[in-house]
Amino acid sequence: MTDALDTLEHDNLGSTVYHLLCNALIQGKLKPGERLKIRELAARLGTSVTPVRDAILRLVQEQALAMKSARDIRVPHMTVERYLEIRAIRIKLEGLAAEMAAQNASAEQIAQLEDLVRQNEQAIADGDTARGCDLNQRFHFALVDIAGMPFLQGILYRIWLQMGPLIADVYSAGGDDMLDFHYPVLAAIRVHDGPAAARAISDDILCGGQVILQHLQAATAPDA
Amino acid sequence: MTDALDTLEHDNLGSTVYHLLCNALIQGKLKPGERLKIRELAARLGTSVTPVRDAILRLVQEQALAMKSARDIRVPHMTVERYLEIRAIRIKLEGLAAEMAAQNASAEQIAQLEDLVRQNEQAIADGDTARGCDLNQRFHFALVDIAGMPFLQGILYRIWLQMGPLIADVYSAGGDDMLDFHYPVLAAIRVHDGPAAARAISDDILCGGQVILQHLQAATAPDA
DNA sequence: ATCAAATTTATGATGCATCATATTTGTTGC
DNA sequence: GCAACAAATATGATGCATCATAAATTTGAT
Repeated sequence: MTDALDTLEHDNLGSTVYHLLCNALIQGKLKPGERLKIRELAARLGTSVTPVRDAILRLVQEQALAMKSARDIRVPHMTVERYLEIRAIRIKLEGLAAEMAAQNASAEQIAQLEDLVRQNEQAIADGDTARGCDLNQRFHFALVDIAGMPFLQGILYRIWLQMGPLIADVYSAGGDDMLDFHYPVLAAIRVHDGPAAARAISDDILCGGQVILQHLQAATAPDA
Repeated sequence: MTDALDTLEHDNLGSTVYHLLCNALIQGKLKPGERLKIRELAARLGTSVTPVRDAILRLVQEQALAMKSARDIRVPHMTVERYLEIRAIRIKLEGLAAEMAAQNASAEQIAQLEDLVRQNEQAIADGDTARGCDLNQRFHFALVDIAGMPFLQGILYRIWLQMGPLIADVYSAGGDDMLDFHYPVLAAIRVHDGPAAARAISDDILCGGQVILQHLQAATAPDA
């Protein structure tokens, strides 16, 4: 998943740090509001500030980090408006990915998707929420991968970068029902029904994200 | 248009150089295949290499520039596959933007769109292809702006960054009929018909881009 | 004259020193 | 004790020196 963006990208230290921070964000290891300091990170990683600065500036550019003032770099808080906008974009783009995936999927690729769902069932049975979250995300990325749209993959990767801290925040307490909506997606792909796959992904994003939206609204309203 | 990305972005020299290069790309001042050198640019702009490096690395990340090898930074060539993928994405995203724009547009905003179209007519009458290209692009961005989706705006800006060098290349010789498809868009927005606006934008992207696709296929096939 | 090895040059990567400034802390006068 | 000013500190921005290496050029042997 990490190599979604650097398919042909020259690998320098800055890129390494960038992907490190990406993973940290996606896996929710960085909490919303948390502050990052270039020198501190550089010391922690054993590099100079230059590569860390490279990485952080990149993340700021794609709004995965926010630079409130010149010295204040933080993991941004998600707002309801922003979430709704991202949701609308995801429905369009992941719908496109699902549609193309349904058209293209080989038997082997379908088997891989089934395997992801099976592992996810196991994770839920084990009560391993973190693993469930990770597998949920992997399912979504597997679709783009099967769709064979590398540019789209990059866009979606950056979008998920925004949602990482939020999702980890929300699903740390319950929310194991997000797997349910993957079954219709899988069914549509098995019969190569593109439009049905797109509709199913849309349902997944809308219904599965309901918990997140409620959490956001709850956190926003009684604030202050 | 330049501020599409830096709404809340801290402005440092690197960002300035970045936007400079963005404009150069979008306006087709950098040709596909052209090589960029950090030191040379730094000298030309009168800065040190650091901000230029910042800017170039950002552009490489979003694939607006390509780093073939460690010292070989170039404006990438568009391929047919890539163009088709981007076209599919644009139809979804600009369709969404047009739909929301149709819902939201105030009378004043509609007047602004009409003004853009009028200026475009004038540019065509004057035979000013460059200005026509610019106004075409501004129309598309005005839609996203009216839609009120800042995140989407960023994504689309980066997509247009990819198309800049190509479009300038193609439209330097003819191709003035791209305005025709803006009238149905405008008509749909006037009556706040979202789905019709989305369909009209889809037509615009498909038909208006036909010339580009032909140019690409012609350039690819008898290559070698 | 040709080709290969060696040397030079070009260029991005990295580290780091310095600067400017925002933030914090401490001091002093009321 | 509190407030306002001042010193100290923290931190990102910028410039630049140096390194590693790929590309280009020269040189010399055959």
